[in-house]
Amino acid sequence: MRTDSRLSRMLHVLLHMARHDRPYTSEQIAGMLQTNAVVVRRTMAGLRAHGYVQSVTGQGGGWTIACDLNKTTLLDIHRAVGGRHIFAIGLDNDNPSCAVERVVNSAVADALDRAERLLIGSLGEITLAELAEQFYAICRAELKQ
Amino acid sequence: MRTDSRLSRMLHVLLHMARHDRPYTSEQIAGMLQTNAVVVRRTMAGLRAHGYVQSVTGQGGGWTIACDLNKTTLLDIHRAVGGRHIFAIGLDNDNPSCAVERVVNSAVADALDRAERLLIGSLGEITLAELAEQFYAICRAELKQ
DNA sequence: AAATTCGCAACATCAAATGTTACAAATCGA
DNA sequence: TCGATTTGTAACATTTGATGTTGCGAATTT
Repeated sequence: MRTDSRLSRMLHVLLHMARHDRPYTSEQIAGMLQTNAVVVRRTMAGLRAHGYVQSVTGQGGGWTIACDLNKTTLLDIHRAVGGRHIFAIGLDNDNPSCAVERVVNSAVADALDRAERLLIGSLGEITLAELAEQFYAICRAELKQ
Repeated sequence: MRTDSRLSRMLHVLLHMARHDRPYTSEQIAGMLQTNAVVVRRTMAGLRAHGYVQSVTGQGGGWTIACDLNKTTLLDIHRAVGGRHIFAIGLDNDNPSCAVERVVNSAVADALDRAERLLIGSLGEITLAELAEQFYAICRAELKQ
């Protein structure tokens, strides 16, 4: 399949929403992401189901952020968008009858598991607030020039 | 796309070849992997290009292992099969004009890079000889029962 | 009532691995 | 040399899950 960019996309949107006091429509968000409003609704439905954003229908409606930036991590967003596959690499057969294959699977799965735990750990340590602060730091640096 | 199982498959084949003094035909290997002989030839062509295996055409031909098990790591095989994408997850846009998106990309890419380095490091530390030894250890344990 | 906006189903597209078919080329044995 | 075996390779089909698209109903505001 294509590479799953839902995490990056949603983080991008959430940081914009954090600096905006009115709702963004799906069309506006689709413009930010250079995609389609239906893709936005579909992906953000996962965030809404976990309470990270809210949506309102009708005129003047749209999407607003609904979570504490200090308590929401990149891992929370990753899980909310439903990303199942982290790796493009995998085992050939999860329950091999061949003992050679079981040894191979065990070694490869072990390496993959360690990398996955590191990635999950990294994502779990970064909050939306920290990303927002990085953005403000860049803005302040550019103002000084 | 589907998950890339070329590394696991080739490791499986290499360990079988290491215990076999005659060539395996692509058909025999396809039988081990429950796939098609053309898939086998295509994938193993990468290993051959790096000198890890040899192939001989014609009657009595087939594939033989041609590397030092003690010097060949899982990383060598991973690279030989041409696996480019390690992650199913990625950035939405590699060169964003939006400063918010650049902050997001930097954080996500950083987490992915660290996990990738750990995985590459793990694969580079395991030799084919070590996998073969794990297999023999299992065989010895089963004989004792 | 009209315009706006989300919700959602249904289907199309994309990308890369995997699967399949067909045939040429090389090698071995009789 | 002939025939069987086996690899080499091109061309095309299939699979899988994210992404893209169209259409229309439902909710909300004015």
